[in-house]
Amino acid sequence: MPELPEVETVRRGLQPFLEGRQFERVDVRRTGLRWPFPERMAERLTGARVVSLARRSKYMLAHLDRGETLLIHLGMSGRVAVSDRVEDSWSEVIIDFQKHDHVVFFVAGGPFIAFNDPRRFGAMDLWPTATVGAHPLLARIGPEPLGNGFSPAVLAGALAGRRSAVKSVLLDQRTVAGLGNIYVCEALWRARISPLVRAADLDDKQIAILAGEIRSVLTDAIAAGGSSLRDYRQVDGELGYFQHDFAVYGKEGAQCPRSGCSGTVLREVQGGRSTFHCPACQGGA
DNA sequence: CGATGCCCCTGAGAGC
DNA sequence: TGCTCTCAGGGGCATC
Repeated sequence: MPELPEVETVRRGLQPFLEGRQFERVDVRRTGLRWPFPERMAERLTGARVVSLARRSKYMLAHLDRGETLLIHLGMSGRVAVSDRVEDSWSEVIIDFQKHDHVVFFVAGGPFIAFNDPRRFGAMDLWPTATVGAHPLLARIGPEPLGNGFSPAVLAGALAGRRSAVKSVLLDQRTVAGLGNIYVCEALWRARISPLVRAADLDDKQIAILAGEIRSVLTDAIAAGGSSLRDYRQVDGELGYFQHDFAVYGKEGAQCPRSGCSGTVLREVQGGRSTFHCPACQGGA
């Protein structure tokens, strides 16, 4: 579900409720999601204060005052909701949990925050803050596309020698952090590059355009609060609205929205996942 | 090493 | 109404 813009929107929504605040109580309602939760997770979180809430790729990182960082990944269907209800103390309060609420964080003097994930592809872990970048799930991830470490030259280096289709290479998190199926399709459309072309066959000019369009589509999507297709909501329950600005994703059979282009959006399968593109203005393989 | 499927899981929607 | 089938914002892992 959530790609970089959705995770960033959730992070921004949670930040005022978490930073500087303490977990008074944490209910861990199953033993794990994609993987088992870390040992004694509830105990290690209870009483901890969140120093800052950061993001790396599609992971949220809650840096705690105990030298540990809580990693949260939303998987495909993960959602985070902040309660309307606020209590001075949550210790005795009985909550009406929703189906698939797996972990619920109760903020001292604040709301509770429920992590809900029907498909359970999400994940949480605790790791020493000092070495969190070396966490096995983070260590091999590529540069943040909205950060200073990303540029046409960096992208060119990551694409060089890759014989797979550029669509597949961009989905590989080692190339660029945080892209998923939607924003890869949209960035390639904006850059007028076919998803089917080999990554290594792009020239420097195309790569420079692609790098810029990756940044622009992510920036636009964050400004719109992300894309809501099925599960995704902002933390206050509001929908994102970038799905209304999709050019090609989910638009099979529609006319290409590019001005002057009369092509039709095609869907095809690459690596087991749907790819949407306009062969008229993006070209073929 | 790189590329390709499989698989984890629930739910929504289409078709019969 | 209810069954069966397909598909879904991810990504690790086995296999070739």
